Amino acid sequence: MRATKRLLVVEDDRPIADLLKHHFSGAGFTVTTTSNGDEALILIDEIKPDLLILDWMIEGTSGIEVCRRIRRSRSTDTLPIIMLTARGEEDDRIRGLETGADDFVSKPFSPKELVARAHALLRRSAPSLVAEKLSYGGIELDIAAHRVRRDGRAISLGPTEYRLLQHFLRFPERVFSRQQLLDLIWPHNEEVELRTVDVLIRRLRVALSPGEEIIRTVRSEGYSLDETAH
Amino acid sequence: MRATKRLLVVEDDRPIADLLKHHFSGAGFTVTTTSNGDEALILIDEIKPDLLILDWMIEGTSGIEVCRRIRRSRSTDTLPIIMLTARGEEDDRIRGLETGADDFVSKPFSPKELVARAHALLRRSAPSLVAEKLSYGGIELDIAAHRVRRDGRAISLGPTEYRLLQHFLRFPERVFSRQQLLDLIWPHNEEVELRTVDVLIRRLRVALSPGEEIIRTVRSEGYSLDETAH
DNA sequence: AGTCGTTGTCACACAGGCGTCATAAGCGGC
DNA sequence: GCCGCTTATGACGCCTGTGTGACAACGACT
Repeated sequence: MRATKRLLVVEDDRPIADLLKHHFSGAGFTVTTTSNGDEALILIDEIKPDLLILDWMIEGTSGIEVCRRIRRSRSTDTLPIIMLTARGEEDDRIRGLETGADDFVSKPFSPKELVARAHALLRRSAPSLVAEKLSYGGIELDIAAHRVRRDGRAISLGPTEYRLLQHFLRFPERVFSRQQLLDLIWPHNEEVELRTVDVLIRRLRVALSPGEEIIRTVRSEGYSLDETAH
Repeated sequence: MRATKRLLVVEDDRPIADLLKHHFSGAGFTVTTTSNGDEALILIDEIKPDLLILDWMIEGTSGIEVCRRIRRSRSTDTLPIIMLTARGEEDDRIRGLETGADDFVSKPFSPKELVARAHALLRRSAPSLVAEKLSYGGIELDIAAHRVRRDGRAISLGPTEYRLLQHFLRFPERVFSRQQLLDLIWPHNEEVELRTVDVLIRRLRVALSPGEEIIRTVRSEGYSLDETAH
């Protein structure tokens, strides 16, 4: 588990940006800010934030367009997003949520409430940062204790296998390509062979056995965690 | 995969409860309502809802206490919860979110926005319920999970058959020529025989059987997905 | 220095998907 | 019914993608 959560704030109203920075720093976040939509997209790749707070009206690419692009890119389509808007328009809020934002807060807002909403969202989307347990199909992963059980049996995993399993548990039944897994699981995004993923998958499978095969191979696509795998 | 999402509404203001029932039914939810906190806890065990909408002030055990108990019980600690409140108090909202609610909406609220928030929440907590799916004539294709079902039965397809079916599902009842299918389905548009399409169509037919023939042959034109195929 | 566990890579085995063909069956027009 | 053309079917071999075991490099720890 990382000690600190990274937040990217995209907001062109400086006083508000400062206010957010102050409150979220106090809540244990490392905060980066930008006022520009295009810059935001670059920064997301660079600093890989755990959470994004995105104003609706910003310089460059608009907030909603930034949101859409983030959701369209495979490497960022699970990034938690809270949108901010000055307008109280119901249609905007619905459009924002349907575009893929996870929450939508109107200005003026309470900074404390925003922090609380951020926590609530991270509880769901990045349990490893705030919550302590993931489970699926008889597998339990206790993040706080850094321990894995299958049907009550203790399972011993190496660090990489652990990260891989944790990722699968966060998105059960969803198929990930080898490239996606490389990007997501291997932090130092060096030149690691695609096939290396196969080997790690196998090691994870072996570690999780005996028991029903729970990692599904999707030929020419990738792998997924799936109870009905065989 | 269940066809319908189950929602439990805990709300003692009948007009509001009815309003919610109406809008969420329209959005594809099976809605159960109760006005009582204690009854809610029993109902949760019984109907195992996928989502809970919970009023702050209700009869019996209070909303926030219901929320706390839900989070304490192992069987329900991941149940998505949206809280409603008549009071606009910031402290309440923060308390609610910290107690484990996932979202917090003040009355009066927009029913449409609430539905949008429910979807956003389910995207995180139960992706398979709101996953992007293509369906036609009893066939369901879940894109994220890369899985196909026919009348609930799992169907196993090779990559090419999968792409072919996916394409047909995007344009049901529309006829495609062999050449069109070759161009669309075969990524490396090399010299592939037109007749090859026939064979893939057959393989897809076999994979989808038993069941009514659903791929229609249009003599000297091509093929289409059509419920009234025979 | 030595040991252990972990990790990335490789070579090889293997299964399964894929495209092609030959032949049978089907359809429509006469 | 007969003929010509189109489609269905089953078989076959190639080839790509995946599973598997071994191995060497590396770092942590003793």
